Amino acid sequence: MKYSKATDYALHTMLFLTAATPQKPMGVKLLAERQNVSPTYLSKILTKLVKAGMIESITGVNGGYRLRRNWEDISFLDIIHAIEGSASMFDCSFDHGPGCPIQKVVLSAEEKMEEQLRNQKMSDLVREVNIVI
Amino acid sequence: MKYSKATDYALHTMLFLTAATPQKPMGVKLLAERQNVSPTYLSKILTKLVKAGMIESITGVNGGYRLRRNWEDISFLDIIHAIEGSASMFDCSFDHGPGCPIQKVVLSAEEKMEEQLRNQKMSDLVREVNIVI
DNA sequence: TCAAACAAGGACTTTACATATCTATAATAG
DNA sequence: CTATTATAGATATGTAAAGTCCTTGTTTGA
Repeated sequence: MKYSKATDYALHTMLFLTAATPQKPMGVKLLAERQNVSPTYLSKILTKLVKAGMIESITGVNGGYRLRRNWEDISFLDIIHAIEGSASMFDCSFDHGPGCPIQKVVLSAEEKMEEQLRNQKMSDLVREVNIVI
Repeated sequence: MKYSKATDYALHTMLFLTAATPQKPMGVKLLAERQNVSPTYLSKILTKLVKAGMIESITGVNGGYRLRRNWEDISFLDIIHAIEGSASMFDCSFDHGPGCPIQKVVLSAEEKMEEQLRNQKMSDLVREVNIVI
């Protein structure tokens, strides 16, 4: 039960982009070097963030990735859902009447976690912490 | 990011054992049939619960698995940890100074979830719900 | 106008782990 | 002694994550 490395990369990339907040887009090559991951793999991950509307990509020379206007509202949950999907962590594979009681318990716990992740914006983190990247 | 099927089986087996609370142990064959899983595989899972001290096994004819004395205190978190391990869901694989701010956020969210799972005892669930197994 | 710099995406390989299965061993009741 | 039961090692299978390679298309600036 672990978040994937892709989620790790996505969160860190968003941290970099948010901490930088430049008009000039950052290329995937630079972002990949910082995280010690291959550029092609990272680009696949970032494309998911683009499709989720969190960042935008600029093709061509001096292109790269850049935050969109709504960047201050992006939460941890947004990023995690964009990469991991938003399905529940638990599926009862057994059939006992109307609704599995175990499922209900796990779901309520999951919601507590999501609530925390929804309330934590990446921009707050950048403000709070004296980021050492 | 999903709990494994093994966790599903473990939780349901504990539900069955708790709902039954018999002196007579239940064999793995019966427990496996109810969940439509192979007995040998389920036995490997249940051995983990034995080693975690949640249930005990009785070898030989009329043997099987049975709750231990502390059964009323067993929480969802106990069971999940016995199967999944208790490592964090997130490991920052990047090195930025003392402590990753992302890690901290995810950990705090994880703790909220664990708090819920720790407070929910399997025995409470059996009492609350009119179990239809 | 052309070459270099960039992202997107399809196809593929590799790796890792979950999910089993098979078989042998050991214990116990009757 | 035999049937029944758990334990455990070895091995197979399946599946998803992680990563690579190559092609295509777009844009800038020389």
